[in-house]
Amino acid sequence: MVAAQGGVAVSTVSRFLNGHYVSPEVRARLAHVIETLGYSRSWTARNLSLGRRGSIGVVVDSIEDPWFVQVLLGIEEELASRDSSLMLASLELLGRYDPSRVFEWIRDHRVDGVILAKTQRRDRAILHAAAQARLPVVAVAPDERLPDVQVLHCNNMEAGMLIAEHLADLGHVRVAFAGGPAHSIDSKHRLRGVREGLARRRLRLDPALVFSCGAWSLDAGTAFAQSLLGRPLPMTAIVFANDALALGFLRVAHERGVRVPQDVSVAGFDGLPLGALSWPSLTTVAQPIRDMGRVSCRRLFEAIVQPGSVEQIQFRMTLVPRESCGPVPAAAGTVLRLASE
Amino acid sequence: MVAAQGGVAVSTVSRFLNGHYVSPEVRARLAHVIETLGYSRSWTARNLSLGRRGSIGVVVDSIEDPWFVQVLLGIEEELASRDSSLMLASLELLGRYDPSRVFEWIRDHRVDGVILAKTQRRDRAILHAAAQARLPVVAVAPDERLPDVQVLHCNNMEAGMLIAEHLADLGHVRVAFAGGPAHSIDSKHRLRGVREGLARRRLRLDPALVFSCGAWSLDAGTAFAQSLLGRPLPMTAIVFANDALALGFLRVAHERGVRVPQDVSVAGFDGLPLGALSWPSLTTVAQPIRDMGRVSCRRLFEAIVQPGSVEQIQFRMTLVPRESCGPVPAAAGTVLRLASE
DNA sequence: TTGTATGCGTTATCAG
DNA sequence: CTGATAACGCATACAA
Repeated sequence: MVAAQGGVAVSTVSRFLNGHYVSPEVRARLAHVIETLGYSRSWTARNLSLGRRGSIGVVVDSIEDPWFVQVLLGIEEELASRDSSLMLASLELLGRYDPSRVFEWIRDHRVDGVILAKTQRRDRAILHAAAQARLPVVAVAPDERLPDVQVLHCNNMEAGMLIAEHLADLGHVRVAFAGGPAHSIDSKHRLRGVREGLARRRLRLDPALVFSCGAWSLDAGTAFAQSLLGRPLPMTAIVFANDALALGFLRVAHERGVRVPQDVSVAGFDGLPLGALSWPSLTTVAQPIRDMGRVSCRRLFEAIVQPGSVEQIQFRMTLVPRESCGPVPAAAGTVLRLASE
Repeated sequence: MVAAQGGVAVSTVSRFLNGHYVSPEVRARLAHVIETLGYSRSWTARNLSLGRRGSIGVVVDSIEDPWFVQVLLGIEEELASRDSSLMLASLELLGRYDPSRVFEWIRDHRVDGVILAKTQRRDRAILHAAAQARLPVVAVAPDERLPDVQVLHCNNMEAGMLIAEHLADLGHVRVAFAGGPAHSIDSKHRLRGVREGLARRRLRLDPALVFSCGAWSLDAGTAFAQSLLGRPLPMTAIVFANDALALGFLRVAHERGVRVPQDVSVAGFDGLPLGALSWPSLTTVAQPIRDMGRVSCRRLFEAIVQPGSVEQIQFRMTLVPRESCGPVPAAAGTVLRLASE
């Protein structure tokens, strides 16, 4: 260590750097020497010695999805107060799924821990590899059951109920649900919540009004809209399994001259910032995504320090009423209202 | 090295791992031992020995800005084929500017090089620190002059001309320009381009139609729109200094019942994917953002291997005509047309 | 309080 | 072709 030329031993310098005790005079001298030499200690060597990597890995599907951006933001905030860096890896890069980079991280012990956002079935191999390498993992909003892993998720059932009750209170009786991927648990839970919420208002979710978009993407929403908006609408409100789908629907509605919410009310889930910017702005049930990012990071560090502590943390979603949901259209509304009474 | 228990020396194992020559029999044996022991070499130690960090730093203003997301995507693509990781740092995290993390990177030699996206004046200290630490830097689309630094930028002048000519060809005569931050060079160049483009079509950019939004953000666009849309519009087309501003304007236009492009045509710059999703979809002059990300990464590695090679790379922007620009409204168009002839 | 010695896991340089 | 051995730059027991 170059700074040892300040007249003392390496270990003393090390102690100085780490805030351990050194005599005031030596401290002053070292401070001066370090300043003069423009010295800075090696992050790499330090980590090697400490037996850690000094960075955590964050795995997302695609950073193009605003949902992941929010998670990332939360993680970065939490990381700001910690002596560790953020390594990023996208699973979907050039249109196809490629987890190889993550496997490299795990194999080479390149990170101290991993945060997995929105894990799906296809990511099982990653989970497996991490477990085998005894690498701490925390999963944020996984769309599947995950025992043996630290998990943060939202109460999607409750969220479904919130939006259903909101729509019912606006007078809607014929409410539709447009789901995400067929196998998605989140989508199922949200649907169940909607059904339950309507039931609480003594309304029934007509099975004929339960659709599927087959995916979570905005494109899937537009495709669904195109198939639906040709004929007269059999519903006065439609709940999409997430915001992206709803936004896709809005896009097509504009093209076709279908007015939202006058002709049909539209709602989503997630609470993406984008929803506040669309026209009309999107009514949604928001996840505290950023908080989840923050907490996931905090939990990961706890797991790194003390492995083995697995717990499930649940977050609540909150209704965010905006412009895309309005009172049921007078005509249809009245008729149906009477019919259901 | 544990695998040395396979009967050979440490150095042999190292050679094996790095693909250097080892006898076939030893190779087979080692492969077996490594498999059995579940061995994997330490990334940290490797980097320590090689005298490198094994990761590059990417500095963005905020990952919430879709522009940075595209750059990041490009970088990630390029990185996929390289043995290095991506460290991310946002300059604006909780509403305020905080470059401390980047300074840590530089001070602690935590990265092999840095990619700076959209550098501004306020980032000068970062540039300075990096230069002093002899850390390779490449700047992507900096909004200022940057000698002595590897720079990638777009021809904003030409871009302005492209959109101006497009609008002129649609019959627009009274074209307005709404700029970004007052000190922005990019904004100035785009304005100049628009002026020049109109001139080529024998049209004049009325100084009274040159506005400023004061910032690059979507919010600035909405604020500007609110101040403008109260009275009759003095223009038939308006060019915003970037897509975000234009999208903010569209939002307010919807609220006020101003039809785009029937009442006024709207255009932006950058080519954010978001622009294709809005209603109406946004006509814009697109930067090859993703390519720029890719190239910036490639150049950074070249600079790491062989420092000192500074060059300026220029990219061309391309016109992307979409729905937000249409022919000039019949009435106004005819009158003004005649008037200008 | 400070110095000494050892280890962290690799790579690179030499001999053999 | 392969085996020792010296770095790499730091942390930490232990000794002084």
